[in-house]
Amino acid sequence: MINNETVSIDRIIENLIYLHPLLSKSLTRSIRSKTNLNPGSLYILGMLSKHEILSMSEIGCKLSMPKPHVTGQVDKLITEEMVERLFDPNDRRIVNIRMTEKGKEDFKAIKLEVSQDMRQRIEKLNDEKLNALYDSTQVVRDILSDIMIDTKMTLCTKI
Amino acid sequence: MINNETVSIDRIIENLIYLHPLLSKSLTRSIRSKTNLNPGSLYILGMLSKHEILSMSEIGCKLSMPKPHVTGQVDKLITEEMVERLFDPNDRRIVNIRMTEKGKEDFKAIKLEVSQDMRQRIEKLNDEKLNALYDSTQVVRDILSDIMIDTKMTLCTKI
DNA sequence: GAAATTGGTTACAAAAGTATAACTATTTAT
DNA sequence: ATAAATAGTTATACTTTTGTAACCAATTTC
Repeated sequence: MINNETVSIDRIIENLIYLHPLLSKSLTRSIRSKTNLNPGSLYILGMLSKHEILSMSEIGCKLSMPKPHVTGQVDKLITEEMVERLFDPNDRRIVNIRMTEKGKEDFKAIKLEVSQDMRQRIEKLNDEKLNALYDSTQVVRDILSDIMIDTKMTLCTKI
Repeated sequence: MINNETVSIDRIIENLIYLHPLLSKSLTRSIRSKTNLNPGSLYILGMLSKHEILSMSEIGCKLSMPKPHVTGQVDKLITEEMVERLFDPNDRRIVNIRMTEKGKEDFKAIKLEVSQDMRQRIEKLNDEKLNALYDSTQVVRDILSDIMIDTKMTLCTKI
């Protein structure tokens, strides 16, 4: 399908660069208008809903947030009772974060709220395009989440 | 492949929500560190490289930027001589924006700079995954750019 | 031709994210 | 046991983006 690797990588990157503001448009704006959370704390919830438990540093690492920002966002989520701190008995420096049941429910509702505009647009797609979008977003997500996230914490210590 | 539409739409949206900070991570950070442009003005260049000529309002509409912000970002791009204003003879209120030759060259170089980290990660993929990512980003881009952008300007007058 | 609308700019305030340094508490290394 | 490194918080300054309102010039409407 592709005969020149460099060209295809350029194109992939161009696609991703183009995609980014498109997502921002739909998501960030409605997060702002429809919730009392910052986009940043929503991303933290997204990560937590995938990884169950993450330390403060891991959150900052995976989302590329500066540590002080993570602290602030998590504080907000805690006052909303959407996440809780778990102190690690093995290493008492580490603060692990986990979603509460309330957090999970709220997050589900928020996702529905936030994506309403996008949902309405996606719903208008015909089955063929819907399936294509489903498959493709899955592939992009899987591959990108694999290569973009530094699982080795050593790479993230500076953040 | 999918038998329940609602479920698949949920999943699509979840994928997109998850994808967003992943792209931010790689792109926004390096835009900041490697260029003297804001992410916002880079997105404007991205739109211009696809649409050739756009009015100020159209830019704000497609990127969901408030009009005053568009003015500021375009001003920056003009002082960098990367875009130029074209006054519309048919409607002298309209200010059309187009990339200069310098802008096109610079943008190409900036994209290369900005995506270096991402490029290195993508390069490590095997051919199969590379092809999958190529195809999928293309599909996501095509479909999303189709449904997310309000071509009817009437929907954007308030921005 | 007067009134309303539209495209764009200016000015200003507020929100969100980023960057840095200093600091505490804990753990690891020597 | 002391020194160095790590996890996290606090404080602060800064950049980027968002949101409003007021305004001008050009166009459209009636």
